[in-house]
Amino acid sequence: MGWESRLTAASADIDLIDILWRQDIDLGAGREIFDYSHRQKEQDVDKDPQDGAEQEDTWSGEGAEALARNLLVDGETGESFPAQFPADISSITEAVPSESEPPGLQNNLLSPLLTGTDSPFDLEQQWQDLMSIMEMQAMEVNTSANEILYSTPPGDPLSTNYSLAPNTPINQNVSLHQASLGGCSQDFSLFSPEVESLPVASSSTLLPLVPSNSTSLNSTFGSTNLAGLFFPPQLNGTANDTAGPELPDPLGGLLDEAMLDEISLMDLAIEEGFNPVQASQLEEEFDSDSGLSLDSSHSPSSLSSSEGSSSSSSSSSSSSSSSSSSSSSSSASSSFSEEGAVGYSSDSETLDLEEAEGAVGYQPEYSKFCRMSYQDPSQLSCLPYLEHVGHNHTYNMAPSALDSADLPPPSALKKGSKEKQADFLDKQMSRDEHRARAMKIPFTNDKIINLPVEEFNELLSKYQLSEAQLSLIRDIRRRGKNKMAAQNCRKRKLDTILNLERDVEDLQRDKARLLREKVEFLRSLRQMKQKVQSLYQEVFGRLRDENGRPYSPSQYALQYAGDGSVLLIPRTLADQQARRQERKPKDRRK
DNA sequence: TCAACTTGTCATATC
DNA sequence: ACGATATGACAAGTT
Repeated sequence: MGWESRLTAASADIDLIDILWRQDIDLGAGREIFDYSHRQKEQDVDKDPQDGAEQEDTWSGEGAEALARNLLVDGETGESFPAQFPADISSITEAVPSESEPPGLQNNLLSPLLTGTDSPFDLEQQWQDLMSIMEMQAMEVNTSANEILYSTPPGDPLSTNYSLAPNTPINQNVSLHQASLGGCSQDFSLFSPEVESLPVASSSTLLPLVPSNSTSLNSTFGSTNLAGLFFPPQLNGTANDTAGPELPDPLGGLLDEAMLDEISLMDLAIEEGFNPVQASQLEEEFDSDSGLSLDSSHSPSSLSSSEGSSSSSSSSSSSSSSSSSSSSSSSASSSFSEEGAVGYSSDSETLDLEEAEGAVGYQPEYSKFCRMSYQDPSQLSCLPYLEHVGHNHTYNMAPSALDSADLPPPSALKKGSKEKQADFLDKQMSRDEHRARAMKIPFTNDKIINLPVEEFNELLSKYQLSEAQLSLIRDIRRRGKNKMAAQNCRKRKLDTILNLERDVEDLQRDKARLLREKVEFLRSLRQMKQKVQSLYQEVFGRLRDENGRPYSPSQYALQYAGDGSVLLIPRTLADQQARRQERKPKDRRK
């Protein structure tokens, strides 16, 4: 019947799932984009044609290499995760389906039987969502699983146990009206504890019913037909003739084993696949925030605030990124370590454990930033040992002088060294600084850039400046501010990327957790289905026709009525209903 | 030599 | 309207 088509649909579904998995994997890739190359040597070359000066800054960010290493480590961590994912995925997709229930066991069909009988079965409804995803997968895998489970070596009791024992005559003439639950129906509760606790030995007297055809199971069970669970619609005549030992017990054992194997497989796959995730679960405890919210929003605000406050002080402490800028201010010395001094406070606050451990590619940014600040002579204060230069209003030269002085031993200084220093200072200066000096601007670029508007205008009013000078000053201010803005903007962008990356990891972690939960649900579901199966067999096996003979499972099936009662109906009718009910969910899916 | 990366700058948009 | 800031795009320099 729909066996093949359903199988096809199942494989299509599995393909779809695999594709989705791969997409997730892809999300984790591309980490290398965060692997910024780190320069050991920082240079600031000014090739302004006007000045022709060229400066080289040999100062390198402290620990830049170490930071770079950390970044790589972090990057590797990120890469390893997705890299391991694919293998796990395949194993998961394989394991999960095999773990799932037999094809015929559709959850929605269990309900009628279970309704009002056993509260634990109410969970069925909650599982449906989860199960729906795996349904198709389960069908396919279960087919094979059932083949394994039910196809037993010749002579094996299981192979023939779904039919009545050969010595059990089948009354073909039993009508639905004649059929009844008999005496047992009076005091027999499908799910009464007594029944559940029935000793296995007692089941030997019951009909050993095991489906040999998984497809039929699927279709029949879908119709709230109990028999469909365990009886194929069309029973093999020969099979009917063969005697079968009691099924429930051996079958249950097989199911349990298979189930546990599948589950353990899946668990293993999950654990392996999400190993990095689990490793970071400790971090998860600290990271209550899902990280879904990008912190970029707060960063700009902090930037503006810091800039605004900083500017109040006369020169330097202007914090803007450079805060450090305050080469002229004594207080600026601390700015290097204080990232907050930077206009863009990045998200040091949001850095989680991994970043706190210094494994994040974020820190290189700090060094880079310092370097950037250093490139701007006005921001030399990021170097604590240059702090004393702060009040030197010829700051353009001071840092370089200091820096150059550090290079050779003081005793080695000769007459020519001063010239060399001057050259070096020139090289240290930015283009705008050279221009400012060429135009004889009477104040520092730092002030030009970092003073608030009011103070800036006040400063301009104190001097008699030509149009060219004023224009240059305005350009310097504009460029200086924009430079810092660009630096902050880039940091923000990087933060956003890192946050997104973290979000992806969080989502992958959630995904792994949900998969684990699903495995647990499937495990419980299978156990319950086993119970239902054994109960069905018990009930059916106790039924007797008017002649006191048991009913043939090939001819009759139990079916639940809407009111919770159980009816014995001809199998043909049960199959029809099963088919009818099977179409409904399919249509719904479309 | 070339590609990738960094940084400063400009133009423009947004606040 | 103006100034400050944000950001995309580009160019030049660096690795």
